[in-house]
Amino acid sequence: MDDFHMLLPSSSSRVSASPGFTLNTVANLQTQFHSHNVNHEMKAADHNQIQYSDHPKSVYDKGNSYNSGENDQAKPDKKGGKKEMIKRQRYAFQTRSQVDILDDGYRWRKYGQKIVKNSKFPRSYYKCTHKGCNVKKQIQRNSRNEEIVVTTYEGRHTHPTDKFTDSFEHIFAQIHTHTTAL
DNA sequence: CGACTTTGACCTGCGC
DNA sequence: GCGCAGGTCAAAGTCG
Repeated sequence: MDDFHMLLPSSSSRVSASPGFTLNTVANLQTQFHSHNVNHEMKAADHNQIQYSDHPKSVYDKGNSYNSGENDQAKPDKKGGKKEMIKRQRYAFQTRSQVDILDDGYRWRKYGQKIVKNSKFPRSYYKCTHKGCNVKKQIQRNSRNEEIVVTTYEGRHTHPTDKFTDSFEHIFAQIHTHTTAL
């Protein structure tokens, strides 16, 4: 485990989790996910790094105007020039894992896959299948380091996990499992 | 048969 | 205006 980065949305700092990756870091991340009170936007730049942007208009807002109305949190007002967008809650982190999809306790339905420029791996798009929950996530493998998977969550779950009460310990368990196997 | 995945088409924003 | 890139839709296929 020598190249694991975890990015916490509560500040602009990037936490490098290796080799000093601790359970404290995981607890920190869990806190962020469970509290759902962070409004920073995150941008995966160069499909290798993830940065934060405090600008309300970021690359992540581009596609929202095409939504079919179910996810209107950040949808710009088509008719009326309401340019101020509500900041969406985004959480992204990189994991070093051989599996693309971490089992975070929620059920996801894949709704798209795209080849991304300058990346040899496709980006997959998932929605939470829980009724009324509009959380999405994107999963993409790092083209420069195939062992790294970048997962970006968008929105907040309106329901508890289906399987786990402490989903991120489970994630960590998977990360640990796969990284130690390297 | 319902839930999920696949994949081509479509839409939008942006840069030139 | 045009083309590109990213994001989403939705029909068809697959699976349990």
